Formats: sequence, C-alpha cells, structure tokens
Amino acid sequence: MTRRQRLEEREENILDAAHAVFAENGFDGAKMAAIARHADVAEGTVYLYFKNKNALLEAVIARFYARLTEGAQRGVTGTDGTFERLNFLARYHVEQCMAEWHILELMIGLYRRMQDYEDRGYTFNKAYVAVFDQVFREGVARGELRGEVPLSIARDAFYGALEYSVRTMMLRGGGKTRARRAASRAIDLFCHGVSAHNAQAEVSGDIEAVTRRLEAVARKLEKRR
Amino acid sequence: MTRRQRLEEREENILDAAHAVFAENGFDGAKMAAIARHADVAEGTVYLYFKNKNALLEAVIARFYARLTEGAQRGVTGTDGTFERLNFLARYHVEQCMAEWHILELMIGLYRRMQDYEDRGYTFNKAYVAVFDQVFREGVARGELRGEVPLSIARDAFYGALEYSVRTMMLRGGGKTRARRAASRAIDLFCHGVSAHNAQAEVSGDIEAVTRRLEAVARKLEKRR
DNA sequence: AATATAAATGAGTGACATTCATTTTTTATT
DNA sequence: AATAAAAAATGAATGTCACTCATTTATATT
Repeated sequence: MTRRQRLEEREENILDAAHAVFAENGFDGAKMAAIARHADVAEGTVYLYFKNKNALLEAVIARFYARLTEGAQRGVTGTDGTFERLNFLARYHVEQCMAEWHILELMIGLYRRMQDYEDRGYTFNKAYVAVFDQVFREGVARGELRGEVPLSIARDAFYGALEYSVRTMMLRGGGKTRARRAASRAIDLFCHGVSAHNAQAEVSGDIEAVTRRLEAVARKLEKRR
Repeated sequence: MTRRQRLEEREENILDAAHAVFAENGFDGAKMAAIARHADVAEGTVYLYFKNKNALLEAVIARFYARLTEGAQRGVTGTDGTFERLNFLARYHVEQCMAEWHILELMIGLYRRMQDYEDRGYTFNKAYVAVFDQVFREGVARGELRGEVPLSIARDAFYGALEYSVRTMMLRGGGKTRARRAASRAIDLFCHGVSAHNAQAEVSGDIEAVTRRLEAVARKLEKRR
C-alpha cells in the first residue's frame, strides 16, 4: 500500500467518524476527542487533515453533496420529459434530505459560521443545483416552461419550498409515503401556482386593459401552434 | 418605580445588549462577558434572567418575531384583495429579513441547537405564519385561490421560496430595489407556476409582470416568423 | 546503517460559558 | 428609624473543549 493511499484512507476514516459523531450529537455536541477516538487516531492527528472543526464539518457536507449530485444527475438522465424530471428531482431531494436529516440540519447551521460563503460553502451547492438548472433551461427551450421566470427565482422557489416541506415533515414525524405525497403536491404548486384559473382581479385602470389585450394576443399565438 | 418595573427594564436592557452583540458577532463570536458589559450588568446577573446563552438568543428572536408578526398583521389589515395581500406579505417579509439579516442567520442556526422544536422555537414562528394562513384561507373562500392546495404546502412554498431568495440576494449583495423585484417575481411564480400552459400575467396592476409577459410573447413571435 | 523527512502523538494552553459563595440592595416588621 | 429577612447582584473560581506544539515514531533516501 502506497503512502498516498494510506493517507487517503485515514482521511476517509476521519470523515466517516466525523459524519457519525456529528449526526449523533450535532455540531456543538460533537467532541473532537470523540471523533478522533472513532477514527482510531490521536486528537492532534485530526488537525493534520482538517484545519479545524468547521473545516471538518464542511468536508463531511461536501461529500454528502457530491453523492447527492451524482444521484440527481443519474436520475435525470434516466427520465424523459420536463415535468417528470422535476418530479423526480423533488422526490429525490425530499427522500435524501429526510434520510440524512441530521446532515441537513448541520448544513443549515454551517452557513452561519462561514464568513466566505461564495468561495466555499456555496460551491458544492452549485454543482447540485446545476442539475435543476439544466432541466429548467431545457424545459424553457421546449416551450413547456415560462421563459420569463428568472432561473434563480425558480431555483430558489423549488428548493426553498422543498426544504421547508422537509422541515415540516420531520417535525411532524411523517414517513416516506407522506414525504412523497408532499413532494408531489409541492411540484404541482410549483408548476401551476395557487391562483384559481377562473379568478380575475377587478379592473381599475389602463394597465389592466393592456394586460387583457396582451393575453388575447398570447392566446391566439398559442392556438396557431 | 416599582420592583417589577425595575426588573423588566433590566431584562429589556439585557435583551437589547444581546441583540446588538449577537448581530455584530454571530452566536459563537458573541461573548457573554460582552453582553453583560453592554447591559451594564455583572456577568452572573445575565444568568438570573436567562438560563443560558441559547435561551438568551431564543428570547432575542422571539422579540424579533413578535414585532414582525405585528407589522404583518397591521399591513394585511390595511390592504384589500388576496393578491395584493400576498404581495404585501412577500415584500414585507423580504424587506424585514434583509434589514435584520443577522438575526435571520442566527435564527436559522438556532433550530439546530434546539432539542425541543415543538415546545418553543416553533411557537413564535406559528403566530407569524398564521397571518399568511388567514389570507390564504380567505383567498380560497373567495374562490381566488385553488382550494385543493394544502395550506401547509402553500405556506412552506411561500416562505421557503422567499427565504431562499433573501439568502441569494444577501450573498449577491443586492439592494432594496432588487429585493423588491425578487419578491414580486417570487409571488408571480407562486401564483401562476412555471408551467407555460396556463401562463398569464397578473391582472393586478403589476407593470413588471406585464412587461415580462410581453417580452416573452415578443420572443415567441420573433422565433416563429 | 545512517540520515533526513514526513506523520502521529497527547499533555498542555487559552478562551469561554456557567456556577456559587459572598456582598449589596430592597422590602417587611417592630 | 432600626433591625431582620428576603431578593438581587457580583465576579472570582471551575470545568469543558477546541486547538497547539514539543517529542516521538514511522518511512524514505543515501
């Protein structure tokens, strides 16, 4: 076994230990001594591999994200149709986050402690949401999604809604079935909105007239397809 | 001045001090010694009023929420129409959260540290979102909102999307104007969804939404020519 | 085998949250 | 007003950890 391999194996061991101890005890509750013990390593050794407790947590979360991203990408590739893909992404996200709820909690707490969001914590997130971005852009290109919705707004709405749903779910102690249903409903809402179709706001000025005229043009345009 | 008043004033002082020091330094960076100094009180005295650092943060956040709730309730009462109210709530939420971004960050971190969500941390949140719930229920009753969307899903989507938007905004360093626009777009999405099938500009005087829709139609026209 | 370099160790340090024996202030009683 | 009793306030002392660093141990190079 080469030196390089030995070092990498140790790093893995430490990460595994940290993952377990963090998940069990939360960030503050996790003692570096416990992590070192779990990894069969002296306390000082941990600091040879990771600058401090925060960096350790970051590494654990980065690994989590890498796996998450891989799974999302694979799933999307194996699914056809924009809405099916969105649905898959939502279910997948909810399932994974529920399964690794402790890690998710740690992640939420991490943001607060990081001074330099952009450089580090934001990057693993980026690779993950890129999967969504790709699906969304393709949906727009196919004319299935409204192109005038800014991507960043759509992305925030998608993941923001799901994350809150997961939180609610975990607090209420729902199982996988409930989670799946919640994800499904969240997607329905994401796609079609809350507005009832027949509802029309009252008309009280010039702008409304313009709007209705515009909608008439838009409808004609759609029919001509 | 009665005894009761003296004690309450001190508690207020300590809360003010804690608010300032937490906002400035974050949770870990805030030293109890500094908070005590700020409040003109001995270190031990703080512990006569609050069990520990966490309880202190909780109290600060509870006060923040109480004010937030009051403002939201007042604004909703002074606004007519479901969509106008949703729009107000979104803008208000985004503005307040951006103004007190530090507190929001602390709050996010708080969840992680609390063992007993339901009993404490979740309660102040509850009073706040009740304002949204009321607007939503009324919207359904009036036939303006789709009644088949579960309230908890709608609520999570609403606040989840906004919170992510605020976070994105803060990371990118946007100002009040950008925040307002983001809130507006988030609401448009919340109301009408991403699906192109039932795309429709909000008929409520939102010139931005109308403009965006117009541009979308124009783009389609160009392509088809 | 001798030397140089890289890794690992764990006792020690410092920073802080929290406690508690003591002091000060307030209230009640005569 | 004087005294006792109770309530508040104090800050030095304590304990817990994250993190460091002088030594020791393992590995590579000659």
